[in-house]
Amino acid sequence: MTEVRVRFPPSPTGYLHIGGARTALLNWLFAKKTGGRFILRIEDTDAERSTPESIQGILDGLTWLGLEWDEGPYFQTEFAADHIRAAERLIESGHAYRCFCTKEDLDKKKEKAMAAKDDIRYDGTCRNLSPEEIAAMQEKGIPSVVRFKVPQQEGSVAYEDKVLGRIERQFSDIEDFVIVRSNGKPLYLLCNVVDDIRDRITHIIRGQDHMSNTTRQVLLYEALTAPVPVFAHMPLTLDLQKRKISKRSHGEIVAVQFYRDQGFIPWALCNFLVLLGWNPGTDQEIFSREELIEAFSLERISKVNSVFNYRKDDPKFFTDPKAIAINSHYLRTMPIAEIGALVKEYFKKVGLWDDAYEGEKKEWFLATLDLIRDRFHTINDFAAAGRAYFAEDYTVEDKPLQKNVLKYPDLKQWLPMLAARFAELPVFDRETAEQATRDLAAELAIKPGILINGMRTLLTGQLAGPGMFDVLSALGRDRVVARLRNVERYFIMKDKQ
RNA sequence: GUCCCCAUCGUCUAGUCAGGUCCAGGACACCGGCCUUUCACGCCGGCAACACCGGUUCAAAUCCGGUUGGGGACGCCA
Repeated sequence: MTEVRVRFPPSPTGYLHIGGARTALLNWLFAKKTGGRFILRIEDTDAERSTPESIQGILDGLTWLGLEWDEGPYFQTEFAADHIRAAERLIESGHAYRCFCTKEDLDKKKEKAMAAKDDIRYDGTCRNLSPEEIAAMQEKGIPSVVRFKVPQQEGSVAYEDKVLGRIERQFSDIEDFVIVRSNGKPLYLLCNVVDDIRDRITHIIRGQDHMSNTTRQVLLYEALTAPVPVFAHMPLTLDLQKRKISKRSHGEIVAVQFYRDQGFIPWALCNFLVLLGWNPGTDQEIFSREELIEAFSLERISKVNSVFNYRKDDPKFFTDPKAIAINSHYLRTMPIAEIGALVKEYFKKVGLWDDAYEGEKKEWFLATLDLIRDRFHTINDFAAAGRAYFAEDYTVEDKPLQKNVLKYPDLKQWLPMLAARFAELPVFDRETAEQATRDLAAELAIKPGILINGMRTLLTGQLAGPGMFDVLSALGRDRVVARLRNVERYFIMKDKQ
């Protein structure tokens, strides 16, 4: 059996978007599953729109996702000679011809056909020019494109799609498509096939938006006497309005980089993406890499387009809720050391990192992450909602401040009293702190909840959080005492307003 | 307009090929309850779908035909 070879061929005209990432992921999975090779090829023949930044963005995106490639990146422009040679071969073998029609003429004809609700395809004007006519035109310096000569007889092209089944298209429904521009540069349809033949690609897994390309490309494979690879067209990802998601109309929300910036766990994003149009046939939805590779098969790719459930300006969900749910799941179930590594990377970026977190404070650091992670959805939350554990410049949110602190002016005295008791404790831990808190509440004849919730607000800035006495021991006596003594400033701030 | 693809809860989907075990299962979201000093986690429960019409059959989400709806492509872009 020949080795499976698949490829991901992005055009570097923007960032890597989640549709592209999903395509890459499925190809990567198939390669892993079959012991094949995953090839990265940058299709940069569109010189005007290709940029180095975009190439780097794609490489970074794939690397971040953990979709390592086995070969490449190859650059399509480096194989221009192959593409031109192939075009010449097709002309020589009678599978293609030069067309001297001008763009203007063609446009005019198309407009007319549109108006008349007629067929808008190329009418074949140059299909049967004699060698003499061609020579004469070329001598006069009239520019020409190269068109593929689609068989004119009755019949059809067909192939067996791994997900869609047999796909067939009549020759008469395909126009003589252009394969080389008038400036001599070959087009995608041809380059792509030539590259796939050279790279010995065995399976082409791509979106259904390529289906009409596929029938034309099958014709190209046959004309170039190359074996036709296996095709698998995956469903598209649409937005709530059922439109194809694109960077142009949806912006950053479809960029892999966005999820990285938001604090997603790379594999969690992959896990979410693979479920858009694929499922294992069981109830399992969370997969380790190994499990997913094991479970994956082309046959279980769905035929139905899926909707990326993202509501713009939804205050509660910044992206598809299921994506967030999957990310949260990983966040609270992954080994804490792995979370620690991700938090480290992020903390370094936002200036919250302390080398002691890998030295004498390592145990504390990981235990604290473990304590607070249940409520979080992304890695970034550790520096936002979880900021009070790692820095002094955390903000106290207004809602809990109103509800738990300002509502009880006596806390101005009570909390410093509590701080004093904490300071005098021989040992400061969960048990002794709780005892001290409850004792004070009893003496003051108030509900412990008033002290507890007031403390929570002041110490963490948050309305919600882990058990209060776990928080106290995580924060440590010094910070607790100092912050509690500072309660007055919040009342002063309030008075000023 | 032409060609191609598709059609199950709000969303992701199982079930369709081999019709009965499906008055349709799971997940997310939502709602309620338990737990909790708070919030979350967790657990328990609830809401919620076979696009429509015909046909085949003892029996159809499943097979066939049509209708409707949605998507994609129709570039000297990739």
